[in-house]
Amino acid sequence: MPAPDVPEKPSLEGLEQKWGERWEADGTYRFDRTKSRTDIYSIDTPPPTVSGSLHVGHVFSYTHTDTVARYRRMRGREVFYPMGWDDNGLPTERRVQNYFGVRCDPALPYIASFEPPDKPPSPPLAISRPNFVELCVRLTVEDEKTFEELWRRLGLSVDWGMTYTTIGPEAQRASQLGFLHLLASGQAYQRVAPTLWDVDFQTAIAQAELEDREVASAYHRIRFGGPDGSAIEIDTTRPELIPACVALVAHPDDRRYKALVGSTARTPLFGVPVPIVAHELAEPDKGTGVAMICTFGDVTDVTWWRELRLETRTIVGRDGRVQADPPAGVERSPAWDELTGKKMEPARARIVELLRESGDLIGDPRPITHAVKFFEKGNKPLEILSSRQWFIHTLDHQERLLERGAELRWHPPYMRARFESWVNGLNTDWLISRQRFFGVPFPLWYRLGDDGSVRYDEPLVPDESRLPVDPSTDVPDGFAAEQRDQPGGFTGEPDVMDTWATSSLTPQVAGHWADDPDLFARVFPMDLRPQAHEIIRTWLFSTVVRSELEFGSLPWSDAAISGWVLDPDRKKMSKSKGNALTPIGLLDQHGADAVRYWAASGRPGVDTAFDEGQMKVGRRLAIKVLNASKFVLSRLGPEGDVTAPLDKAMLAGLASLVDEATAAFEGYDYARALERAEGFFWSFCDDYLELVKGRAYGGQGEAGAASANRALTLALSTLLRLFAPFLPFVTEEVWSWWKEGSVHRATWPASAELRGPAGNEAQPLVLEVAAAVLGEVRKAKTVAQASMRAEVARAVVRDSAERLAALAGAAHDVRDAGRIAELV
RNA sequence: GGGCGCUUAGCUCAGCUGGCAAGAGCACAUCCCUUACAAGGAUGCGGUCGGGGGUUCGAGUCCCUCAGCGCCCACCA
Repeated sequence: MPAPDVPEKPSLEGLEQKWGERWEADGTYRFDRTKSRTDIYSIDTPPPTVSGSLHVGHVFSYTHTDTVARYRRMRGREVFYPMGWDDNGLPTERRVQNYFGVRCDPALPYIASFEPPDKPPSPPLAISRPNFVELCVRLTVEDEKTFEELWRRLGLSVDWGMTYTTIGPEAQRASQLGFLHLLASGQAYQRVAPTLWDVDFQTAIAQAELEDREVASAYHRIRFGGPDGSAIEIDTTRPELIPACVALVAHPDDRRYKALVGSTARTPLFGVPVPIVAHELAEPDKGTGVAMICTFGDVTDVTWWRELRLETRTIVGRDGRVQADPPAGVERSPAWDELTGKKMEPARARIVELLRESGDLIGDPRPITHAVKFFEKGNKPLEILSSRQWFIHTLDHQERLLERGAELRWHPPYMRARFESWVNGLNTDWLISRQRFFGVPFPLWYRLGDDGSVRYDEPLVPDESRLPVDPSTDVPDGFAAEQRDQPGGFTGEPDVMDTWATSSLTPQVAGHWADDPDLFARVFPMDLRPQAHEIIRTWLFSTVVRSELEFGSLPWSDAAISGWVLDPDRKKMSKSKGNALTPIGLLDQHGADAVRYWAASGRPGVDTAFDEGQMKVGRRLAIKVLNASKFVLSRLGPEGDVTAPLDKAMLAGLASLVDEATAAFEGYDYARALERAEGFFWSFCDDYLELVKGRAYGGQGEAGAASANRALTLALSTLLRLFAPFLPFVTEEVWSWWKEGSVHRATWPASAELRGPAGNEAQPLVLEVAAAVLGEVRKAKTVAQASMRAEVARAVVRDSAERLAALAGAAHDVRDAGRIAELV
């Protein structure tokens, strides 16, 4: 072995750049695709949303995954660890609209030479979908560069040659191919049905994107006209929907209203006759016990409408305003004219005035706070509108999905409950179509009848070899471009798939399912899905659904769920809250290894407080690694057999540590592995290094020094490898002083390497007692306010016979370390 | 309303199958320039393990119950 090349004054400065460049040049983390599935460990990386910005939470969870990737790599697996960018979807769309001053009109033709104006025009310029998508790509490419720089800086061991995006051609191909398969197997279907609708984004919303928010509202007691001139009072929070009312409902057992069921009431202001019906879902305790059923005030209305076969009286348009014409059954009237064109809030305010004037409002509105459904990215309460949408069957598969959830190994295990409560709570199939632009288009056209009507029941699909296609510009087989939107011709499906319809295919996209079956077979089903807990119902669930329907298997064997980063007030840290610090600033200040140390100390699934103090501790640890390594390597003499009882004891303890850290990593508990390694390392430095120092320098002859040197290099080699997944920069630096190759491609330590030299007779007690005695000597010196170098004439140890016997094996080491002349 | 998790020193957290006379780091105090390390080292102060019951020779660890915090889910009149 060549003499170690140890710097005079080791430092952390510059290590990140130095090793970042070297790893790139050497291809240290490059994936070797010639390996077979059993030798590969594949990770389904979460693609971060590039139109946002990376915050501390990202650094936290991506570090977790990276420690696991590095561990598996050292265990000899070829790690498939690509990075993806989620550039698909609404956040990018909104940014592009503002940035370039454009809006998308899917009806417009593609212009190949299109360039956006220098300044964003007002009003925005309408452009075709392909042109719009080009602008999205142009903008996100810049974001992706910034993200990559940060990830490299943090030391993620990603293969940067395998990056994918969720809007790129491969993602489009996989999404469209997957959809065509579902269409062929009957798992995808379209239907005109009431769905939750965001009036700002003007798109349908899936159950998984809902969020309840507490909002201020009010009960309004309204008088309906009953039979024979009587009055029926109801409570409603949405009086503006009175013209959409199709029935009143009471519970069948409610004696107060039993007699009324089957008769007819009359709506106030509009005088529309509506039946009084009975249904189990009507709650006698709520309001007056009679509810107004509208088209559609809430999801219960939809249930009543469906089960009681009520009429449809739509009054709310896709833009969230009261539509121009009254629905069938409602006469145009002054009251209607007052409401038409208004958004919901003003319409409500106005109708309350009208009801007050007509005397149909009983008392004043009573303010309440109640939960209302919102699109998680939206600002207005969702409406329920009927529209044509595409769905994927999920309700039919609940049992099977629950089985898959049980089959998946969750880390931590209790996260499975979230998956199960979500699957059990499903109430609609998965709605995948969105009336948006920046997404993967459905690979569909429809035949037009001779009258120009769209034949939705006759979708035209492309041959799989044509994918990806954009039906707004591409033409279905057997048609000519001129036949677009002409009677007897065809029209393109205007909708795009929801972002989750693509994100649910990240294993297929990253693994090149649609264009590289050989690669895909080597990486799928994958080993690990790392992700955050709040997207179990979306990303994890939808990925399981797609894998089940396409392959009949789980997409991965293990799911590692990261917690959140909490600020000191215990709130989730995020950009929107304005309390997140920039990751680059933290890396500049503390260094990547230190930031990683903090991140890796957060256990799987546990929300963790943001703590710069921990980063300082991490930095101290990295510096300690440099200095302790310098000590071990700088005056390294000849190595020999491990004979000293103290050395054997240390190696035995280290062997146990290796077993423990390995077991922790096998259970995805990187935090435990780090904590144990760190604990061992500090006592190794404080006690063992001090005790062995004199002997290593030759104080007890050549054999003693040779034993010490052997033990020291074994320990250092082992500790560096144990720390490598957490502190990749400093461990690589030290490794390079005396070893060939990268520590990150070195073999994960095995306890057998240490148990051999330690021998069967190793007694951990030797180190324990020696350290305890040394500690007592230090205490005496501290109390005496003496230097640690002060000479001790005589030290007397009183302890059990067993411990005294153990001490005897290291008596000389203890005397040297404590500068004790006589040890009794 | 249902479910899951958390509650251990001032702060951030370990404590896995019950044996702990309760641990670590930070902070704090005192001391020490010691040839691996002053962006350091040594030593120390600090806790009736959220409350109340129970099981056990023994409970921070298991069971019941209550409380607080957080999250997930749930048909919003």
